[in-house]
Amino acid sequence: MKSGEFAKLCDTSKDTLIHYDQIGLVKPSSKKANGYRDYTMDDYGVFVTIRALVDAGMSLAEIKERCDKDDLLLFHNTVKETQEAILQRIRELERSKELLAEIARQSEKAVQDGLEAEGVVDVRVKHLPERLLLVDGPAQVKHPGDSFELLWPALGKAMMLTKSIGPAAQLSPYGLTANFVDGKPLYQSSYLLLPQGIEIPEDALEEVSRNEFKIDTKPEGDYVVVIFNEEWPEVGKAYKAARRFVQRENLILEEPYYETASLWFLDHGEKDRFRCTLSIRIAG
Amino acid sequence: MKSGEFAKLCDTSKDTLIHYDQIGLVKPSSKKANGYRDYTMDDYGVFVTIRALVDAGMSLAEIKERCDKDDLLLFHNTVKETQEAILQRIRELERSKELLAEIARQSEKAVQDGLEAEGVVDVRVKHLPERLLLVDGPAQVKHPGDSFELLWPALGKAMMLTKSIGPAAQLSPYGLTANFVDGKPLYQSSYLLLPQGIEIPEDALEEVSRNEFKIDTKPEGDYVVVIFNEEWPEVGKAYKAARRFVQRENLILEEPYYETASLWFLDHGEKDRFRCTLSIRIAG
DNA sequence: TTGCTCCTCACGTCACGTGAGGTGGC
DNA sequence: TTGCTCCTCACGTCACGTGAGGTGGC
Repeated sequence: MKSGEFAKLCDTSKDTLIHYDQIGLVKPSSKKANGYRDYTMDDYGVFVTIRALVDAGMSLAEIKERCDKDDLLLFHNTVKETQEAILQRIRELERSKELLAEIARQSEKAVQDGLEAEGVVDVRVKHLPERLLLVDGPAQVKHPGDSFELLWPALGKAMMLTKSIGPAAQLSPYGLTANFVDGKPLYQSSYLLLPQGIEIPEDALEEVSRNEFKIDTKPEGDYVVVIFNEEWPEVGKAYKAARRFVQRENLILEEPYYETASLWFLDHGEKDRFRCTLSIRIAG
Repeated sequence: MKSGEFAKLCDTSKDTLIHYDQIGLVKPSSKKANGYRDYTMDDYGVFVTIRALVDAGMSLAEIKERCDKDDLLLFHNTVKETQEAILQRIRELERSKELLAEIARQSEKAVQDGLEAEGVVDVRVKHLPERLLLVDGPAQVKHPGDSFELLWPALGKAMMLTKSIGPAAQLSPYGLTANFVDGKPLYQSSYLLLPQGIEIPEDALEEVSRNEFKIDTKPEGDYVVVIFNEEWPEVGKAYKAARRFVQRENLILEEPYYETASLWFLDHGEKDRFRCTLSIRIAG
């Protein structure tokens, strides 16, 4: 079988086959008189085997080392070890899959919210489901525009905790709860908004309390929701927009305000951007 | 958070972080006065996102291209496409996992059979389960040592068919059925010995008959089994060993003999080696 | 002759890894 | 001072990919 044909059978490129030939990993069983590589069934078995080992993360040199020696026991042990490695890799990919699903959910929401626009993008009443919050002690910042650096240590610890909670949790948006005092927001605590419907494993719960964090609940209910996209120090506008809306509609609010950063992992490099969703529960 | 600490959180190396910084993919949010990189929660979200895209097979340049632009829709579409790619990759790895399991089974068997020894390694009676064979027409070789090249075209077709049967089937050992005529084996047909307990999907069955192959059964029962490891032309010794055993034990045999290559994908480069298992059914 | 596939050599590239030589914090 | 981690720069490496220039088969 010629190299092109064989490459198709193997779902690979001719270049790869030539490379494997050059380093002596898969040599075609014979060469034709004109110098063409002539691959056979045997070569296919070798190729398929090597690919499985490559998928398990083994280097070509190592594969050559371990399979060329005609040492059956070494080969057998190699295969045994490798199976575990491939399972590990599958688990990693499944984490990535869940991560991407969560990113897709968040970016879809951002697109729908119209977060490309600037300023106070939207104000409306929305029914929101119950959400779990991973909460630190009192917030280290008090007002919009305060040095954000004060928040990092707590959030840094929090992000370690999300690793044990689950893949999607690693992308939990962070936020601050606030009361409205003297005409402006006064922050109370910082939190990570865990993915909707997540179940927290037992060992993660233990880690949370060991690190002196706690899990709070943002209750289900009707909320006034403000979509905001501007610099952080200006976020007071969102609070004011919420209050104007409330007065017009004659609603009664139940503090705190939840100020949650949206798609924060995309805002990198755009320091003058702060996408967030402000939500506050309507009483009764 | 310093680079080493951050690298551990990200399950990666400091080198990788430095590389990502250099190409501008993940820049630490700030640098300390002494030049140390200072990573934050934001950077973690970016890193985690990028890793998921890398896992999906995207190049770093492409990721930079698609995520740096602050184009929410482009980003959202990227994530959507990527999810499919990651599922594809998981399916590939699952194929590789099954392949490795099959290799492990075969090499374990070879180790147990003592296939490292040379010549006629073992002769004994064994109860063998039913096995399916993927069979071509009449064998293109008649006697041990005949030009094996005549077999490749049929086996080449057969190996394409195994792709649709399943991952483990791709490693099916090939073999020949034989009768014993004039004191030596006479080959009848060539086959692939499909993995034990495999179910052949409907569409694979169609492909098999479209290509004028067929599925035969090697019946369950007691077999005289000879383990052989020498050059192919010498395989007649295995047949004779089987017949001697049979005469001594006063058994009656039911042809054909099944001469099945063992771990053929390891014999590459060792042309004077032919590991095989000869089995013939005991009548009654 | 055309269109296709094959070959070898040499160099490019992508995603890092690996020193070399030097600095910062307890 | 010791042991640790951090920095930049430059070069190495692994697994291919990409031409360049030429050949083989219908």
